Amino acid sequence: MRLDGFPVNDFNQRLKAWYVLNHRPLPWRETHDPYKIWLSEIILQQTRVAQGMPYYEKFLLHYPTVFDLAQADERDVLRLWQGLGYYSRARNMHYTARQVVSEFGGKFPSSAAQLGKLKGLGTYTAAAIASFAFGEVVAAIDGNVYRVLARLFGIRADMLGNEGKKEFAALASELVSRDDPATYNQAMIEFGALHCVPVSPKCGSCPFSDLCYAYATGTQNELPVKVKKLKVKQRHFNYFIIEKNGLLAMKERRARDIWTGLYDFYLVETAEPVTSPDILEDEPEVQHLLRAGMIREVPKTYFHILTHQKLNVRFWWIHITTDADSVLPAGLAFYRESEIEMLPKPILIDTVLKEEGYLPG
DNA sequence: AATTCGGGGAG
DNA sequence: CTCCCAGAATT
Repeated sequence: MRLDGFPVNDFNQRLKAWYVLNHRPLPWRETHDPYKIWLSEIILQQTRVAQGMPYYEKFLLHYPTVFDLAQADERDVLRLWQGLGYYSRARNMHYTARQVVSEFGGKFPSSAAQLGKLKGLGTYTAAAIASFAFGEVVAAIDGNVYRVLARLFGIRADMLGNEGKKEFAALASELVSRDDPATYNQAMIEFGALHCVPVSPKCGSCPFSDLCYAYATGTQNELPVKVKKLKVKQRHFNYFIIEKNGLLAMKERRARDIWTGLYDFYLVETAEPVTSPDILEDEPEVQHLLRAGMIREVPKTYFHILTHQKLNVRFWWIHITTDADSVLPAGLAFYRESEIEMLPKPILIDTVLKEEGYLPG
């Protein structure tokens, strides 16, 4: 066991001392309300504090309690989440709010084991809420903690693999403070976020440099070990913004694809980039619409980067000028500007509507 | 075990 | 440009 000879109590004391002096005063740290802590943890998954903070404030303002969130429409929850990404977090959070209200009378379960059964709560988030809100002695291991542990103890197992996770979990479970697990977890996370950072960690002023494997061996930049196997797909989106009397035709995305639950326009995806709307030859409804109006190409090509995809996106704006009833392709419906403002949209769609002057910037 | 889910900021 | 962020669900 790697902990043989490691001064656990001494480490915990130093960690706490560092935390008291250096931690950021974040709002979700000043409460034991599991709802607020849960909200913050979902928002902060794969998200920097600076980016998540305004969303945390917004959500608490609109939905002060789990009952308010449970009563909301998913669409409105997604609209508030707009721009934060990983939208399944918002959909799962909404689902879980309803479950907490209907099954638990609005009270969150108090153990990590029970919390982990809720949608959107994995091992980390369940442990975090259990320790922060209920004081359970359980280690919460996020990306920051993986990094701190890997360097401190020289763990070379892949932190993203199953084997590695078990090793980190076993170690952390012996390290977590029995007296104050909440502060221990907050401190480990904060230490990773502020001090033991991915690039150029501040080893010169580190309170644990005498205990640290990476510092002793000069392997700070090799740890933690992350096996990255990321293949990025190139996709070509051709959007047709169908406008009639100031209304735009939009559609909710419900495929197993990016942006589930958000609204976009009539979309034709192609394997290669296209420079003219001739791709619509096989789309009878759109051909009909085209004959009933004028088409204008939005001059810009948009490049939208996601984690696993690079989107090459073009827009064509179709103005329907005839009075005849326009038959839209399946799923599309016309919305007026005030409605579109309130629909959850991918940041790309929102950007285009603002750049084109349809929505106020 | 591998893949897929966003968007933004730092260097 | 690359890396990665208070990860989780799905297959």
